[in-house]
Amino acid sequence: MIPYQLQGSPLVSRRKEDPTDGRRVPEQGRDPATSGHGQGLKTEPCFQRDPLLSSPGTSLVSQLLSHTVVSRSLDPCTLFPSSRPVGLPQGYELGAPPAEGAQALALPRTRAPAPVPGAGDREPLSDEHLRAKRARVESIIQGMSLPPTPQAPGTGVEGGVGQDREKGSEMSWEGRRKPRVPQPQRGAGVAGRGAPGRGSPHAAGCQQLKEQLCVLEQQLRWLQERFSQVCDPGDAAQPLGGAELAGKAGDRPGRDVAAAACRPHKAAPWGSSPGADGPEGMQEDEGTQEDTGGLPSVARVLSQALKHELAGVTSRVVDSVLTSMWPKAAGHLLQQHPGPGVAARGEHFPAGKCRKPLAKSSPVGALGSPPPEAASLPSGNSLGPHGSSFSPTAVRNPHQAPGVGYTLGSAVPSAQEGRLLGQLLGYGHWGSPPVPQRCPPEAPDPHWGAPRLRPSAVRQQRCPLGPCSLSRPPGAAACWLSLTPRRTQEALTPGHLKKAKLMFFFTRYPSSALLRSYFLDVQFSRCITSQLIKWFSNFREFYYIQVEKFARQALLEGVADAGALRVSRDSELFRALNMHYNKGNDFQVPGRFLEVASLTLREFFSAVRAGKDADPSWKKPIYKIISKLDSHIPEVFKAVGCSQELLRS
DNA sequence: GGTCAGCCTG
DNA sequence: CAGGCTGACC
Repeated sequence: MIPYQLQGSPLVSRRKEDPTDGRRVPEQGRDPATSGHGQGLKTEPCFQRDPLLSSPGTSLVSQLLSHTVVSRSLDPCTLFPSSRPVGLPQGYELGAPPAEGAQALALPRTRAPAPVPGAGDREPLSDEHLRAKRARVESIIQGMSLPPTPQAPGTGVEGGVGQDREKGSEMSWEGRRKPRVPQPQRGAGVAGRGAPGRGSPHAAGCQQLKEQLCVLEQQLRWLQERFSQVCDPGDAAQPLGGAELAGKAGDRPGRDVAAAACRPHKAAPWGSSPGADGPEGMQEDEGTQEDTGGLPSVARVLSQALKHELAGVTSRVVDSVLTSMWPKAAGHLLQQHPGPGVAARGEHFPAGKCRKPLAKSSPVGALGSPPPEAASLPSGNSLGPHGSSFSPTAVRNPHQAPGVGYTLGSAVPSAQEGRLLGQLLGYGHWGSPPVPQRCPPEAPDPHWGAPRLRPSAVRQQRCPLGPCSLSRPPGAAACWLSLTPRRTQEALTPGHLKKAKLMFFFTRYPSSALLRSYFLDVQFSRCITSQLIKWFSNFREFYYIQVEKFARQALLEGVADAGALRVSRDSELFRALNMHYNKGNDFQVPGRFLEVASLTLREFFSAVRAGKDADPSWKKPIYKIISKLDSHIPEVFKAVGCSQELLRS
């Protein structure tokens, strides 16, 4: 093929005469969330509910009362026939439900709404009466689940119950997400009470969990006994107790959690394991509660209520243990687990590419000057289409000193770790620990901490749209400003550029939302987004110029059938494109891109042949077609550290 | 007016 | 590749 000469090309000869050329073409293919007004900049997707937090957010009272059968079954007067507040013993071993709890129990007397008409009217199941009863029961149960504020030392569990309760009704995942943020102190207080040994963190965590569950079990047992005592056996026969209640209450969310949490304690003397298994478990409860001589229905309700609370507490305990241990666990993961999307790597990256997302990820110390061995590493020799690209044994570059290069020095790995953690936990962008990389305890020396960027890379950091820091949250302003001269986490690096180029093989018109989701190690701002978009705009520009060039060349060569035009890996066009986007040829260009390029080539060919290039906006239809051919970008591109890793190739 | 895509230039 | 510029869109 003879390289097509640009002389005479409309692209060259026609300047500023077709201002509408191609305008807004890709609109249809763009993400509506990002087209215009930068909506994507303001919304942060990727919030995901933490699967580990299975505790339902609704309060047990509302759940209880949501079942009419339950409410009908609960007769506070039966529970407390003496109408006297039932205090709880102060000497409770785990920090007794104190006077506050007793007061809460007394609340029903004053809070009960809708005084029953005709005081003393004990007509069973009258609506007003039932409402009063419901109110009382509600208050009673609330009181039972109130946190014993004067907590006994080391009983963080109750606190957890209280927190759950006070948040439970209105709070969604977000309120409960906080504890998930690693909180060493809290973790030590709640989950670390068992003085974990030097063994594995998991073992220690399990032990702590066991201890916490034992504590909860004791609490539940005690509460069960108290209820057995206060309930009048004479009123035991409630018409709507039993099976109906069981069927309803057993469906509540959280039951499974409670059941799971309590299974190890089936020996509990106060009944079968709370929440024994499935709906039938309620029947089992009924049977065992005969031993207590209490009210089966009331006991069941209480049992369910307590189970629910236990579920919440269990979730929190598990949460605490995991969050307190997770950093190390995540560290292990980093060494043993390639990270998200690794399975997809083999297709496109040769061995050693884009692996080991974070831990030691290094810094862009070698920015712009990749070591010789790194440069020769891929060279397209290992483009095995399905070979495993993740090579844990790959030799690392000894020249890449950890901690050198990225501005924030040692803070970088932890930040990336946090991001991976965020990914693992499904937090998404904002869920990752946000601050450390911006405000490291010890700010590195700006001189050695400054990134070694090529001049072009340095230029990239300039924000054409003004000071990027304007988009900073106010709280971080001071810290942000102090780090501004040496921030690199918020700047795109050559590694990011290379990554973007490779991504271009999959998407020509990425939305800003997509970019955000694939550049997780970048602190996005208006500036960064614009820069990335600009990159892809430049990529497109080059792409279309190349394709048009070869289309015209084919026309000059006398190609008659557009269908005969095909872009293969041997074609000059592919070489040109590959040289631009995949210079090191260390990436297996997806076949889909060849198809897209072929189609683009044919479209240009046909358009030129038809003389459509006389129209100033003759490319517009082509852009429109191509904009719809974006394909999904492999998850591997989301891997943290991928950008840095790509730099080495 | 803000944002973005595309064109053009250096 | 970045920046300026323009037009289109919201």
